[in-house]
Amino acid sequence: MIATSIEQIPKIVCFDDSPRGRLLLGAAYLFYKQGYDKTTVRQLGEFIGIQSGSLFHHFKSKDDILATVMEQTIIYNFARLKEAAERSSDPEQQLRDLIKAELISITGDTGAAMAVLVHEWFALSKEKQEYLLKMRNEYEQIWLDVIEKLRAQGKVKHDAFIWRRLVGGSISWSVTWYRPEGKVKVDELTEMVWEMALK
Amino acid sequence: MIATSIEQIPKIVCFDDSPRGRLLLGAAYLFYKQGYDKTTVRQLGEFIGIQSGSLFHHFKSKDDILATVMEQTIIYNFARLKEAAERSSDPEQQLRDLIKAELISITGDTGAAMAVLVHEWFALSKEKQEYLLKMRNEYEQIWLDVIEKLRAQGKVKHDAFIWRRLVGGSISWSVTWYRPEGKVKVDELTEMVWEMALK
Amino acid sequence: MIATSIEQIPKIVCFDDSPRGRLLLGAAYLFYKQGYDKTTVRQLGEFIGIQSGSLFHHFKSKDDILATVMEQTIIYNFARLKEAAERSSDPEQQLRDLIKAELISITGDTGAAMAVLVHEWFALSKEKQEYLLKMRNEYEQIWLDVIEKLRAQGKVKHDAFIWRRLVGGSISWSVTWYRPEGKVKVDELTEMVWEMALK
Amino acid sequence: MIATSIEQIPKIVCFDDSPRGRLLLGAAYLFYKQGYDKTTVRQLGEFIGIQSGSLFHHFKSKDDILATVMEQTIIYNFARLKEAAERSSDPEQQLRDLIKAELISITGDTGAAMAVLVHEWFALSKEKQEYLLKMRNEYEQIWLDVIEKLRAQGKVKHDAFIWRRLVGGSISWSVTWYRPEGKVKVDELTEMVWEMALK
DNA sequence: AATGAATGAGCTTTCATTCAT
DNA sequence: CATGAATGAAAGCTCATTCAT
Repeated sequence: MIATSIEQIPKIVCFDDSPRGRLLLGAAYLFYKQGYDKTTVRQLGEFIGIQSGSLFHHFKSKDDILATVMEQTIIYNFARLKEAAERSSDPEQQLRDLIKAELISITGDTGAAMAVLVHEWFALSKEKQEYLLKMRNEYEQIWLDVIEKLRAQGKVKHDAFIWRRLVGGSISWSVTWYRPEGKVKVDELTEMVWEMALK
Repeated sequence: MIATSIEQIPKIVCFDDSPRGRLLLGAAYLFYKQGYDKTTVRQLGEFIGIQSGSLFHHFKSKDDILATVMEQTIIYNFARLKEAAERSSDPEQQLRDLIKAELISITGDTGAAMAVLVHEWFALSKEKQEYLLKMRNEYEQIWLDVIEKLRAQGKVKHDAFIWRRLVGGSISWSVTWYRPEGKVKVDELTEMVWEMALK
Repeated sequence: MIATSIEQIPKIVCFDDSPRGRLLLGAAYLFYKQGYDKTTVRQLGEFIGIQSGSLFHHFKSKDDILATVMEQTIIYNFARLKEAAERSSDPEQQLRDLIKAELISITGDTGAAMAVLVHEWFALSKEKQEYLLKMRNEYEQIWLDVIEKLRAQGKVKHDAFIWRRLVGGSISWSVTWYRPEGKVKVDELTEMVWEMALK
Repeated sequence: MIATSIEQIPKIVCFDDSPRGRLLLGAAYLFYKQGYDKTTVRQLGEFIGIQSGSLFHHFKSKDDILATVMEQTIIYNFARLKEAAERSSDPEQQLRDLIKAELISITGDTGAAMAVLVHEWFALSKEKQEYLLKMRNEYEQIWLDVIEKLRAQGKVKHDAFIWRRLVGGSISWSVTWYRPEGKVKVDELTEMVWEMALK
């Protein structure tokens, strides 16, 4: 582990500066660095500077904390994706904007939270999974709408769903290897993914 | 959960029919379905039909079981990849074979074990990670060798490492959505990935 | 549980309509329905419509609430028993009146509070037990005085203390089975107990 | 509290000498002396000389321990009551034997366990209550059969169910006051209850 | 090899109580 | 008087691991 207290870690834009927001920020960080199961509520309390018992004033259970981290992450990145889709009306440019937006979600400020969303999905209770899945579907719909336009123009030949999975895989996988401080910039990566997807 | 005993689940080719192999098979299945942390040694014992205490005659620790599942999976799929690479000397065809081999690893007979390899990597102790990482690197080297040949021919323009990550992401991500019993066959998927990667 | 707020439950005559009285009424109800240990101060606060922290402006501790419920119940039913004893000077009739008074305490308006007195006695701190035991003894003395008169007349043969225990057991036990809305009325039950005790 | 370890307390005939039986014996004692809620699993472990975690090898939950104490107590005392009922064919004598048997259950070797059965009934989960209630009904049936015979002979005038409740109350209540080492012997008490019930 | 009881540290969660506002 | 966030001790329970048999 690197940081030992919440002061030392970068803010995540999804979470505000309230006690509750700080709690979620700390949770996202620890779940990201150590995994959900390996992070104890005692550790989390210590990390953000309260007693472990006090966590349960803000959230009903540990599972509830995880779900809220994920929920806020989805909400925020849904808004970001939507905004990206509306920035242009040319589907090729829209696609480029979606790719970049999603890469930023994963490699940028919300990266830790997105990693948690990906890695800890199965740690979530079944009911919470179902609820978040609905939000996830709205998110995916933005992608599918753009892809269908590209297909109508003959620029995408394959099944939209599968095509999205392949491109999404490339992007999501970056969570496992991309380092923002490395030599490859997000714009370059965006270009690479865009070329692969469309050429 | 679906199966309640080891008789009901498909064999995985990595694991032989010895008591030890059955144990690994059961572990791979349960770790896949429930996650490593959520699977207790007692459950595992029950699943394969022995007392939980007896597991420790075969393996030093639960972590050791996970590491062995992963190790055998890597060894087996390394051999499969190597064989695929040697099937042709044309880099384009080699690439196609590698893609297909890796898709089979993930979606076919070793799918559950590969999913464990991907999802439970961080559940593994640091030392074991290091050890398996070396094997992983040998595996990756097969890919990189082929990509470098394609680059020499001008068919790949970008950095080999990053290019491999993007293609690998598309393939690995299929663990989250591909169903062998669905309508898309591995050969079609291979073709889609291959086109995306090379055109 | 049946009621979810204090408005829905029958008043108990021991407790007045002040905030404090309402608190005791709610406590008696919840302690009766759920038991003392299973009732949390948060539940109690919610039930009577204040924050749990505010309870401690009225009572020093949860134990103190229980003790006060019991104390007021004893005081009230002591007065009722005394009044019953003074209604006649014939010991046989006095006995009948005592039996009826005690049955009313247990099955009537103070039933819930009496049930708490019986069932949660051991939940009470030792010091409070001691204090209430003194009041209990005064209550018992009323019974013993009447019984001694009956013994002097030869109508009771056995040891007064034990005889009272047996009769008291019959009466107290009604807390476990008697339902006021059932077909047996208190007067009939009084008669049955009286006959058993004296014939 | 009096005893601090299981060696110092009297055996209860319901529970054998296995680890499991010792556990139940200790539980009965502590639940009796302190109440179920106030007895912690750690205390119980210490009392019988094992780690608190080890309790859960023998029983699924604390609730399960309580239920088992009660179940074995009911089974044992059911057998005792049955035997008592079969000792004579004269209903008056049968009644005397039932009274004595029940008094022995409550004041004798199984006294602590019977007290738990009475006092902690509501601490039990609803499902377990239901299950034990069925056994309780069989027990009560033995009483009702004898009472009906007495009614047929004109020796009991009132409703059998209520009559049993009154007599049962006298007997059960002895749990709150009777001390075997006191000057009143069970035979005397039996006679007193019998007279009260039948004369 | 296998058993199964026992360990003991550690887990999440509960909850009466406090106290600054 | 009331609030409600925070406390902190303690609760029931879990579980990988050990070991005498």
